[in-house]
Amino acid sequence: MTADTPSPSRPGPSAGAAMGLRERKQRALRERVETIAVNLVDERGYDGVSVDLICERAEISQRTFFNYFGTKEKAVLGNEPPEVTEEHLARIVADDRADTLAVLFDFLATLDTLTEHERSMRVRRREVIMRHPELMRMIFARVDALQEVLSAAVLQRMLRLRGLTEATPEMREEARMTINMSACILKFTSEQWAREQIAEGILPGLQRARDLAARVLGAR
Amino acid sequence: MTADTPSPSRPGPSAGAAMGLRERKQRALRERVETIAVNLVDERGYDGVSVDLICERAEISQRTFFNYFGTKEKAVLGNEPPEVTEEHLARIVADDRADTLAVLFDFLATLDTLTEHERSMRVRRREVIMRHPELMRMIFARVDALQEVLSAAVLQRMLRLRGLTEATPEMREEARMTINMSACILKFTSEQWAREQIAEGILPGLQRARDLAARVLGAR
DNA sequence: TAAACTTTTGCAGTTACTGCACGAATCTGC
DNA sequence: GCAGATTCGTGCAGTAACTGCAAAAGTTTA
Repeated sequence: MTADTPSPSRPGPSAGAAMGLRERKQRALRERVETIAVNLVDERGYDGVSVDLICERAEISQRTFFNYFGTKEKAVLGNEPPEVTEEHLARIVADDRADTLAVLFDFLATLDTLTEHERSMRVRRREVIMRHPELMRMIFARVDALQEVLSAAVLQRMLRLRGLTEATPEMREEARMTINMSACILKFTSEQWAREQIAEGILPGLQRARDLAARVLGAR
Repeated sequence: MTADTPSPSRPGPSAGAAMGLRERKQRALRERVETIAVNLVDERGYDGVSVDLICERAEISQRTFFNYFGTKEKAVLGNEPPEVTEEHLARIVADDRADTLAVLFDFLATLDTLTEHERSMRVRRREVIMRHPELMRMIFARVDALQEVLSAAVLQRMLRLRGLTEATPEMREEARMTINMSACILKFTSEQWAREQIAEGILPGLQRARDLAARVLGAR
């Protein structure tokens, strides 16, 4: 699966109690570098910060940087969209509600839950992303990458709900449009979120955006 | 405005009759390089082709390549989205139809008209893009870049149609959602277009996609 | 044809990123 | 608490996209 994590094979955020010295050090380093990276980008913009500079500040070798993050972007933006797991997908497929979009919105709202460090970083990141449109662009590119996996899940869901085994072309089309619309609405809402500083969770925003979208589409 | 055109300052596609040797040569070179680039990418994929290779095949220096295209991407994909001109925007603002989405669809369908060379390249490009999802991604990234300009135009249009001078926050929101939706539908339709090989123009596809989108959004 | 102007090119440099291999740290079983 | 097995961090060398600069070659103009 070409695991993202370069060399440090961290065992997921599930780390409860005692973890070895090795892992503790790695986490510390990772957090330190991410913090430095985000702060630098806030000061100088994404292109104004080189990997070399980050490494210098963090006192690590460039090679280590790439072992940890793989790309500059990941160091700055984090490894999100937090890998969509099989479990996530299964939950989408298993949900019994008729309103697929609502199911997807719940899923999107869930994506938000991560490590301790991530939780605090996320606030900071949102600020920084808000101030730097370049970063916003990158975020959206990531959401796009999810579409394939998700539309497969939605299709399966449709099959299950209708008690069918084989998908018609129309169903495939509908599945794709469904995730297309959710991605679109998510995008709109995040933009909104960045523009104004909104405190509430993302779900109400998604629902409002959905209504607006329906209105816009319907207005012939 | 940081004109894209690197050194050859071509005077637009409006070239009617006699143009100097210089310009003729430049056009020829440009076309030759684009053709070579697209064909190579078709054979080996985007990442499988280096700028150096293209230059070697085209018998030009790397420096010249970058003078012409600025980026590898532009050589392969062309300089589209064909710069949205003031005129384009003005036409959107001036359109009297109430259905903004329809106006935008017409605009999108129009974007398709370009130079002679472009016209024949476009067919070839579409084939190649169809076979290479990486390229599709890049195309979408470009569409996203247009959003800001377009939503400003839509907002102006709304103001005009309603005989107002000042925009309310709600109107801004609506304008953004409107272009957001058209981009989304365009994206869906192009994907569709690439997936199946569709001969007809893009407009009917857009309209069909719109209906599907409305259906998906409404299904609570 | 010569002067004026543009284009092409070579060259050196920057930045992101990769593979390899060696020494150092950590972890394991004893 | 020590030795051996892993796993990490790092330096080094290399690739690929792209940029600036200034000389060389081409085109246009008078």
